[in-house]
Amino acid sequence: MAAVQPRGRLSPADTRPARGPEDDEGLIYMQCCGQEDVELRDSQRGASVYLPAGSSEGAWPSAAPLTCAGSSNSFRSPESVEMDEIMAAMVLTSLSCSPRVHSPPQKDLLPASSSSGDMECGGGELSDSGSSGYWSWDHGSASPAPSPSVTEMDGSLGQPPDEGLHMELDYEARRYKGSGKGAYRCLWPSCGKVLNSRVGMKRHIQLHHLGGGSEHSQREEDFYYAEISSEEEPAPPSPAPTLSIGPWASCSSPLGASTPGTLASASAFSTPLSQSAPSSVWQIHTEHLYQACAAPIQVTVSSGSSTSCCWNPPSEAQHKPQVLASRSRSVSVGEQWLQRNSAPTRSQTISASPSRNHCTFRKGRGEAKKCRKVYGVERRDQWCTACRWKKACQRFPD
DNA sequence: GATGCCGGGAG
DNA sequence: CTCCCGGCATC
Repeated sequence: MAAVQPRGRLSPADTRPARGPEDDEGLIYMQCCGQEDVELRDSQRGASVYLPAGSSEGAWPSAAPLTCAGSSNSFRSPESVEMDEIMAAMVLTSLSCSPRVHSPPQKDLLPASSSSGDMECGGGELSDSGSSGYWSWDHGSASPAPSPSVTEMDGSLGQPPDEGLHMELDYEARRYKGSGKGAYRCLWPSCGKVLNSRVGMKRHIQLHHLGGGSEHSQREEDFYYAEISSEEEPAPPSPAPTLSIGPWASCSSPLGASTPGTLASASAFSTPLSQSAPSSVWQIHTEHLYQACAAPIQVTVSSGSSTSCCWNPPSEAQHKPQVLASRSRSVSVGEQWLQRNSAPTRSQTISASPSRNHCTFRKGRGEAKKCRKVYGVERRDQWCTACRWKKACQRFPD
């Protein structure tokens, strides 16, 4: 299992240094161009049909690929210039088609928000996009998370404009797979870079997506890439719901979800996440056993039916009594995970305090006798630890 | 009022 | 991390 430790609470200190609004734009620009240039030359030296421009690295600052192509034109053959133009057009098209592609630069360029700390890429950026749930998990923050995934590109899926990107990603993935090495794919939106070393991938994420700051924990980087196993198919274009998408899709939706396509895209990008995310869930399960006895079971079973109430906006929740009735720990755990990993989101899109308003349910008192009842207050030392700490009873779970 | 436990603080 | 408790929801 990947050593993904999803529990790190992201405090404001983890926030990437807010970049200045405009002046820094130039900076990113240039960095990107330089890099782009290198990539271009590399790839053109090696393979003749590699589709480089703006797909792996360049897709994020919106105009970077175009400019890059232009800036280095003088050194290229007419074919490559033409190729660049084609690619530039494709990238432009894809940029205009996929709202979230704009998110990273947006996030980077935004000054630190006063409302919620403007932290995690996951939540923040995706909320910013204003079109869909963050992921994440991101993820937003969460999250973050989680986090944005490459499926969005693979899939925006099925749309012609993204085909080029898709092909390139697959090509890269296949290239690494073919070489018999493990491959790691960057899940950052519109990146999708594939590297064959974990370290390299982490470095890539840190440098290019996390702002290069050393203050980011390794855990955080772990969230932005996924290992491409040898039998793994390249992310399928059709966002068919999988067993594992339940909590991710459902929890992510609320954060931005008001458009019809939201659920689809949420499940779309949750697919690759599910490669790493479930392990996180299990870890939560083991580490917070006393809080999450039922969590993993429900997590893995929920296949799209309304099992989770987490993402239902309050107004919607009242129309789903059965959901409320079945509220359970698993929801809280997923929520906790989200809050810790991706959560601090921009709250404009939803209510002022998402954690409190739409996700926090107090479990009704169960029938099970708890330690307090069984042993009484006078024998408190015989209570389970959780009861002693005024947490959910571990010994007599509901 | 008693109980269960979330959220958060202290160390 | 462990340990504890304020405060809230529920009974």
